[in-house]
Amino acid sequence: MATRDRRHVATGTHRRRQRRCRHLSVVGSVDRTDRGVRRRLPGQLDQLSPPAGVFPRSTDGGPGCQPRLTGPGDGDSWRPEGSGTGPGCQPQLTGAGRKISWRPEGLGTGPVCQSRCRGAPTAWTPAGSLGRTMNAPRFRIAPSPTGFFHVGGARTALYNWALAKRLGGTFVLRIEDTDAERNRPEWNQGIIDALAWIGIHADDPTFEGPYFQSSYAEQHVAEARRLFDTGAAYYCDMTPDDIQARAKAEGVTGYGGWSRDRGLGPAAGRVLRFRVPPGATVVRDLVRGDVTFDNATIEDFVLLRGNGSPMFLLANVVDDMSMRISHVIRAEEHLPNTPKQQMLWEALGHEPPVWAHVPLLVNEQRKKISKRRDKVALESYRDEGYLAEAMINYLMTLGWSPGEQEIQPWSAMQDTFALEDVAKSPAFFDLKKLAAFNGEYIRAMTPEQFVAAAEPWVAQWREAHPGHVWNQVWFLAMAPFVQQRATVLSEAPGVVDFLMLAEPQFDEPSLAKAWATDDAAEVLAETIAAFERCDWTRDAMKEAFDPIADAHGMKPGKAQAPIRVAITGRTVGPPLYEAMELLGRDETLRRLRSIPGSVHTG
RNA sequence: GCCCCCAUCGUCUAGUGGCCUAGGACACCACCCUUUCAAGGUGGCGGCACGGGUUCGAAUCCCGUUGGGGGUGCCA
Repeated sequence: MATRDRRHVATGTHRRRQRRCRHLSVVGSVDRTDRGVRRRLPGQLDQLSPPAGVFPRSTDGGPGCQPRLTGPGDGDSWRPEGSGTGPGCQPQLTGAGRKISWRPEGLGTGPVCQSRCRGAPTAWTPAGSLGRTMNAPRFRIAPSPTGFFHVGGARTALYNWALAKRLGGTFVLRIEDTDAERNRPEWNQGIIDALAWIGIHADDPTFEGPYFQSSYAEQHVAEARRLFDTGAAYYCDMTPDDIQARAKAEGVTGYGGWSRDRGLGPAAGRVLRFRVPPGATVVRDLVRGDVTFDNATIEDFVLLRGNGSPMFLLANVVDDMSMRISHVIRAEEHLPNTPKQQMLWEALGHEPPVWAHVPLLVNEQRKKISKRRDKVALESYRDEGYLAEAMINYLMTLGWSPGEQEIQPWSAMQDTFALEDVAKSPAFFDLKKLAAFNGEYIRAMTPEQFVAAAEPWVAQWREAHPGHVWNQVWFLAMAPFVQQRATVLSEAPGVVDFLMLAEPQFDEPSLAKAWATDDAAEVLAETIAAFERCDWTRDAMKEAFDPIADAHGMKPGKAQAPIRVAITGRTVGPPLYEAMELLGRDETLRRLRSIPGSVHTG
């Protein structure tokens, strides 16, 4: 039986690979190259040839250029577990959370092939690509500095990172800062910091960059010239207004290749357009299979603006080429651009990269999440107290399934992530599920880890409450209770701050509830009397209180209301006797005696 | 308008022609536990968009319909 099962699994995996290959029509080369990459994996990572050299690491530039990553600076303080670094650095897992029960050492012990080879993306075919075949795969992300890091971009980064790490490849960060309106140097550091938060560290050997697209404008223009020289591109003097007017006059839409054969040379105000060749362009996509575009439906797009500056499409392709990017993994919104880029690669004499377009992240309206409508800044989640590990884990599951157990450490996901397994349909970015993941991770921390992780928010509390002393020993003692109640770290101080405040903060609804029963005053008085003489332990307090509740014909929980409000100011909170134990008999009795009356009871 | 992509519980997904009476997770509901609230436990609700094929057999393959999304800039 067992034997049969095992064989079954093996066959299943095999069949899946075959199917993918057939589907993508890259049968032979996939496996061969694939295996080659894998074989190189163990030992030779350090022998990877350095990048072309045309793109020296930008250390010269403005304030944003220097990655500031390693020191114990503020960037580090965001790592919840404090000492840990990098992906795979997980909470201790000794906590009570049942879902997080992996054995750290047990990872990766499975058959190497099964997890490894599935994920190996198609690499270069041996023929005709200038020795690039011999190199390990090179991935990249190309965010533009917008002042925040988009969660969708974070997921894309994670997918790229997982593959780069596992395949012994390189992860290139190129900041596309060519739009003058969206280019503030200080935003570049934000990108570095955001990536570091999700475990993608600029000082990791797998990481390369950041490069800045704006530094390579000359090269973009030079490549455009080449295109013009070979006839693959031509100049055009039509303005957008001209195009519109012409289209209207002739009852057509779009530009329509008006200047194609006019033999115009470069001049101020003239744009350089790519001459889209006849035929069809097949984009070979690892997620979507072959996507065919009829070139007749693609306009001759602009390469160089009237002022001579390069457009995105051109810059993007030239940079990817120069940086020898082998795999372009990005969001699906770029799929319609891809045939144009592929034509550019070919016109420039290079074999296009492997494409993979991952599904969009959408909101409840099923539209792609955007800054305008949705909370998309990774930083905002960090600031609210989502744990990096939880965010990483959740992001990975959007469009991909890590298997039976969806709560998984990064190291496991890194080992099994495969583009072939990425879903094609858009994924809803579900805050509730993110919160659930976060809760799991919070509960999996040791109290010490939790207290350390919550420090930034405790510090905020201190600032907001001058004159009050935050008792860290008490916080640690209460930590397990807080961990069960907080879904984000920012909520943590509020769970126990009644202990730290000189007076609880009462609110009227709570007071009303405290006095809601006829017996409230009596219960309170009897409790005070009992607490004056009982041992000051949680068990003793419980023993003292339960009979009082019983005598009044109430369940302890209900009878407790005035006590709880007197101590905490609220009707909900962590276990009471434990809190009172810390508070001490004197302060507890003081609070019990000084609970305000309610307007409802007079 | 044109081009492209997508379609399994409310949501994220498993599923690769028979192991499917469609599995898991989040959410929701009920109950248990209980010192409030949580956490935890047990159970429940709930889905293959529709119509045609192909096949002994279809969630799975093909075609169409419908629905959703993305792209269509001298933005990136």
